[in-house]
Amino acid sequence: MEMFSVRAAGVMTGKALRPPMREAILDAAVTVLGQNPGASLAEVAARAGVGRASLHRYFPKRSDLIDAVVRQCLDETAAATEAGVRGAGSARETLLRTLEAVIPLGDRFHFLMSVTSDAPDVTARYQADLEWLAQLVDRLKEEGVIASEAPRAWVAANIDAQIWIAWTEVAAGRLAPADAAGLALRTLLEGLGGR
Amino acid sequence: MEMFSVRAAGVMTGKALRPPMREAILDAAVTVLGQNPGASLAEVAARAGVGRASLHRYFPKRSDLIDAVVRQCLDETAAATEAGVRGAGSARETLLRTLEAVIPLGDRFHFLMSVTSDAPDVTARYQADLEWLAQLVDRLKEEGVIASEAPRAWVAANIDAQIWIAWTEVAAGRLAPADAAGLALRTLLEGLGGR
DNA sequence: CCCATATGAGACATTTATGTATCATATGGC
DNA sequence: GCCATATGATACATAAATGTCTCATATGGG
Repeated sequence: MEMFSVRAAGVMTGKALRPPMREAILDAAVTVLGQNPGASLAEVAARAGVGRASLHRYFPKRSDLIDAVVRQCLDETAAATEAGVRGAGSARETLLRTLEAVIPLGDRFHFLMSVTSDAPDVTARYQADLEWLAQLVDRLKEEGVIASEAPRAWVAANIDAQIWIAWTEVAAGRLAPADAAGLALRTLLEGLGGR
Repeated sequence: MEMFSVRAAGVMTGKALRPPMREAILDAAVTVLGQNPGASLAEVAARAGVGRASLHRYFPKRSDLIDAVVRQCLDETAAATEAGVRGAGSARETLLRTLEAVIPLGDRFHFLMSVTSDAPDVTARYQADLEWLAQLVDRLKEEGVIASEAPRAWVAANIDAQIWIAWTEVAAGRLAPADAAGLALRTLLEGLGGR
């Protein structure tokens, strides 16, 4: 969970090694508000190991914090996807790389689904992400990877669902992280039928 | 949405034709709290067309309302499943009938996923439902409908996901209700692969 | 028609979360 | 060692939701 928290912290100084406070608060918010969107700011501050007053210095209003977390989750998801997809040839490979990149960010994903932000730039980016996914679906159909009769929204919803399920199973310790994306892709394309 | 709201109301009297107030409050709570678990009781009362004080007469505390809604959702889901499954022969048929029965109750399903109750009887029933589903999965594997290698939790999560997706698509008007269960079953067993 | 009951409206106290301000202290750079 | 800055703790004001109570009224049964 804290795997990526210390990135770029104390790199030159060799000292504190603690992520800047703002980062700590955002990390805590993803976890706490992801599990319970109605949690109080006191809970977030406590989880971050920070005074409630300090939290208000960085995020004067609750909505400021929410918006910042949403933006960061979108950033992280976009960055991971972009990096993972780079150089992918086929649409099928793009899908697999996307699954590999996004499944470990499941808590971000969860947060984005359970919280709503009405900041205009946020909704615009949501739209852009949906559009990107829709185009990927179209490419998958052109390649014959996805049945052309499958409704676009149905396919997109199933991709999201596989991401969610895979992360849940990994987080619960019932699935090895290395197996997650492959299993998700197989389930998506071939289903769970036997024989 | 209000399809089932008037059941058993005014059957003998032929008068009011309005469901008892308690029912109206529970219906409103499913909708309002399902969309926003943090909604105020004033919003629930308003949606139910009822005074806030009256709501408190039926449900003295917020948690009482939550628990009652959860119980009703569990009741409705269980009743629909039971009725739908009755007489089903194969496990595959049981699964299809379950999907047909539960998908229209998607808002109940949604509520159960977005709200937590710590009432002991509720958690016990959750466990029982999970157990029932797990046994169905085992039967499906015995019949060869589901691949025997598929992890039980993975299969169960996918069944839940198909219910959720199907209801969402039906509610959004992108899928005909009559097609929902079939498409969900097909996706679950055969996936979305082309060619 | 009369009465018991249920309801809605409003007032009220209490609680909880939020947002602001102040002050003492620690920390890190100089 | 000194100082600027950031932080934590605390107090405070405000807002919102919750839960309780009272009272007027409507409704339905007798």
